[in-house]
Amino acid sequence: MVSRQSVTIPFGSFLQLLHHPSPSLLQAQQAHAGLLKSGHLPADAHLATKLLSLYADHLRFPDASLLLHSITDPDPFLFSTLISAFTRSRLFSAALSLLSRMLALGLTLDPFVLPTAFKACAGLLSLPHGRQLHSLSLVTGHSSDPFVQSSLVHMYLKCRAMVDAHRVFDRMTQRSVVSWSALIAAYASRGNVVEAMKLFGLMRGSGVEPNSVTWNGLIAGFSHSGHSHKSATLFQRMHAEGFIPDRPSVSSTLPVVGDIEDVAFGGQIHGYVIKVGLESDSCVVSALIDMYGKCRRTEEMVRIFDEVGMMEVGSCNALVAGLSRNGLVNNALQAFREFQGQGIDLNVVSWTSIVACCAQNGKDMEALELFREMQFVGVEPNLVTIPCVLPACANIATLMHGKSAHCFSLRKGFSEDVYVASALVDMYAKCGRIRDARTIFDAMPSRNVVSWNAMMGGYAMHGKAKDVMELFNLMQASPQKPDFITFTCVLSACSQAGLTEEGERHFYKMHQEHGIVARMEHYACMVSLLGRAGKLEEAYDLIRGMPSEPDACVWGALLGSCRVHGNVRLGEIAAEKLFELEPGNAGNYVLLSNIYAAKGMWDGVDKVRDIMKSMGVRKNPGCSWIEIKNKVHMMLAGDKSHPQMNQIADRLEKLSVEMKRLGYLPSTDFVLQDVEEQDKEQILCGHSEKLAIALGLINTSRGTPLRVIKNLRICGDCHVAIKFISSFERREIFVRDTNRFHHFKDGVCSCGDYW
DNA sequence: GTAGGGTTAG
Repeated sequence: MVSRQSVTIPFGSFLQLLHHPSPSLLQAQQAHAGLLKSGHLPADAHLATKLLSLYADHLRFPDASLLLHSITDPDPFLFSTLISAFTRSRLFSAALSLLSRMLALGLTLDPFVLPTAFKACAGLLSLPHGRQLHSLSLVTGHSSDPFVQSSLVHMYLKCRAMVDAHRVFDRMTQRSVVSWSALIAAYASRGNVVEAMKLFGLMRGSGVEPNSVTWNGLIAGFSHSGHSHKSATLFQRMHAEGFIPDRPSVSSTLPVVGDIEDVAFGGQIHGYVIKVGLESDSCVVSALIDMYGKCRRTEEMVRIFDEVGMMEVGSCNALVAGLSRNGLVNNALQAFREFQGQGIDLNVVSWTSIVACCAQNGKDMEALELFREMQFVGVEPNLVTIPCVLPACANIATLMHGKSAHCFSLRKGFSEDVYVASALVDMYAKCGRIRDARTIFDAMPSRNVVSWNAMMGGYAMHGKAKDVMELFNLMQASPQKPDFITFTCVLSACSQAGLTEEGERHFYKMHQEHGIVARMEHYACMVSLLGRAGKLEEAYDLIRGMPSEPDACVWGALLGSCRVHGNVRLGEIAAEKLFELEPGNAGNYVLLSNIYAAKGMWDGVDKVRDIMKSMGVRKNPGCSWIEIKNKVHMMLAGDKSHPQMNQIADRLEKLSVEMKRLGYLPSTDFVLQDVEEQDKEQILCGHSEKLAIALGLINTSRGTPLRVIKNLRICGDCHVAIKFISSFERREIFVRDTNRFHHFKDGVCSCGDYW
C-alpha cells in the first residue's frame, strides 16, 4: 500500500504546475496544498500572488480571499490582483471592501489599482465611494495619471454626475481617445445628438483620431436613446470612412435597423457579418434574430436560429421575443418549454419575455402562472418583469396578484421606477382602486406620458370626467407633452360628461396645436360626444368626412347614440356597417334590437334575431334577450291593462324556451334567482368595464375607453359579473355605464344618473 | 494587476 508521504511532489513540480500556461483548478489546488506543507506559503509573496491570480482566473474567489487573509504581510500588488479580478467578474462590492481592507492595513495605493476601483464604483453607481476615491487619488498624487483621469471621467458619467465629469475632463492636460469616447458615448446615450456630434468634431479637431470604440459609443448611445436613424447612419458613415465595424458595431446597429424596419439594410449587415466571420458571435446572432423578428421576417429569423443559435440563451430569448412580436404566441410558448426541456439556463430576460408575450396577447392567466413559476424555479423578477406582469393582473382584475407585485416592488426598491409605477397606477385603476392609483401617481418622482395616460385613463374608465380634465390641465402645465392616447382620454371624458363644446375644441387643438393626426378612436369619441348631445346628424356628417374608412368603434359609437335617442334610420345604417365589420359580435345585433324594441317595432326585433341566427352568432346573447325582456317589462309595468300585454308575455315565453333549447348561457333562472324583485331593475341598469373584463366579455384593456364603453353597453350580464366579483371577496366597487353609475358594496348594488 | 463600445424582456 502506498503511503501519503510517498506521493509528495517535490517543490520544483509545484512551480512547474504554477507556471504551466493554463493550469487547471485541480493543479492550482495541488500546488497550494504542497506549498503550504513545504512551508513556502504563506511567506513567499511571489508564489502567493501567482496562486491567487490562478484562483481568480478560475473564479474561486473564496479560495483567493482565504489565501490573501492567510498571508501575514501581503503586498499591495496582491490586493490589486484580486481587486482587479473581482471587478472583471462584476463583484464590485467585494472589490471595494478589499480596497478598504487594503487601506486599513496602511498599504499604499499604486496608480494601477485606482482605475479598477473607479470602475467598481461606476458598476455600483456609487457616487459617494467614487468621490472618496477621487479625494484619495488627489492625496496620493495619482490624479494626473491618464488612466486614473479617464476612469474618473467614466465613473462620474456612469453615476450621472455630468458636472463633475466635465470638471475632470476640462482640467485634463492630455485628453486621451478613451476619455473623449466616454464623454461622447454619455451624451449619445442621453439622446443629446447635437452635443455628442459637437464633441466628436472637437475631438477630431484636437488631433485625436476616433477608434472603433468611439464610433460604437455613438452608435450604441443613439440606439439606446431612440435615435434609430442617426444610429444607422453612423454605422454607414463609419464604414465609409474606412473603419472596420466590429462585433459591438454590428450588435448595436442591428436592433435599430429592426426598429426602422429597414430589412434591406439589415440584409446588407447580415452579408457583412458572414463576410467577416461574425456569424457565430452570440450577441451578433441574437441581434440578427431580433432584427428579422422586428422586420416580420419570421422564416429568416427561425432559419438563423436553427443554424447557429440553439444552445445560447441570448438567441433563445431573441427568438421567443420575435415569435411573440409577430403574434405567434403558441410557438413562443412551445419554444420556451423546449428550451426548458433542453436544460438551457433560462435567465430573467427569458422569463420576462414569455410573461410579456402572454400578457400582451390576451393570455393573462398564463402570464400570472409563468410569473409564479419563474420565482418557483429561483429566477427573481426584476425592474422589467413587474411592468410586464401588472397588465395581466389589471386585465383580469385580480387585485390580490397586483398587490403582491406591488409589495414585491416596494421590497426591491422598484416602486419608484417610472415604468413600474405607471403600471401600478394602471393596475389599481383597472381593479377599481382609483384612489390608490392616484396615491401612487402623486408619489411618483418622475412621470412620463404613460404615467399621465394611465391615471387619466383610470379616471375616464371610472366615469370621473372632471378628474380627467383636472389632470389634463395639470399635465399641460408640466413639461410632459400629451400624445394621442392622452387625447383619447380627454375626448372620452368630455363625451361622458357631456362637455360637447370643450370636446370639440380639444379635437381641433389636438391637430392644430399638437400636430397629432386624429385616429379612429378620436373620431369614435367625437361621434359619441355629438351623439350624446343629440347631434346625430352632425355625428354622421363627421363620419362621412373621415379621411379613411371608419372602423367598428366609430360605427359602434353611432349605433350606441342612436339607441339612446331612438334614431332608427341612422341606427340601421350604423348596424348594417357593423354587421359587415363584426359579423360575430352579438352586441351589435342586440343594440339594434333594443332600438326597435324601444319603439315597439317587433318585426324589426324578429328580423335582427333571424339575421343573428343565420350568422350563427351565439356569444352571450341569452342575457341580451333578457335585457330586452326586462326593458319591455319596465315599459309596460305601469300599465297592466296594456292591450299588447298578453301578446308580449307569449313572446317572452317562447323566447325563453328557445334560449334554453339553444343552450344559451347564462340562463334567466340562474342570473335572477337570488335577486329581489325591486333590485332587478337596478341591476339591469348598467354594466361595468371591470365586471365585463372579469367575465372575459372584453378581451383586452388596451382598447380605447370608448371602445370599452361601447362594449359595456352591449356586453350583457352584470348579474353574473356581480356573483363573480363577490367570489373575489371584493368589498366595494364603483363602476359606470354610459350614463349611469353603479355602486356595489357588501353585496348590495345601487345605481343613479350622472347628471 | 489599470480607463472607453455590444444582443435579447417594459
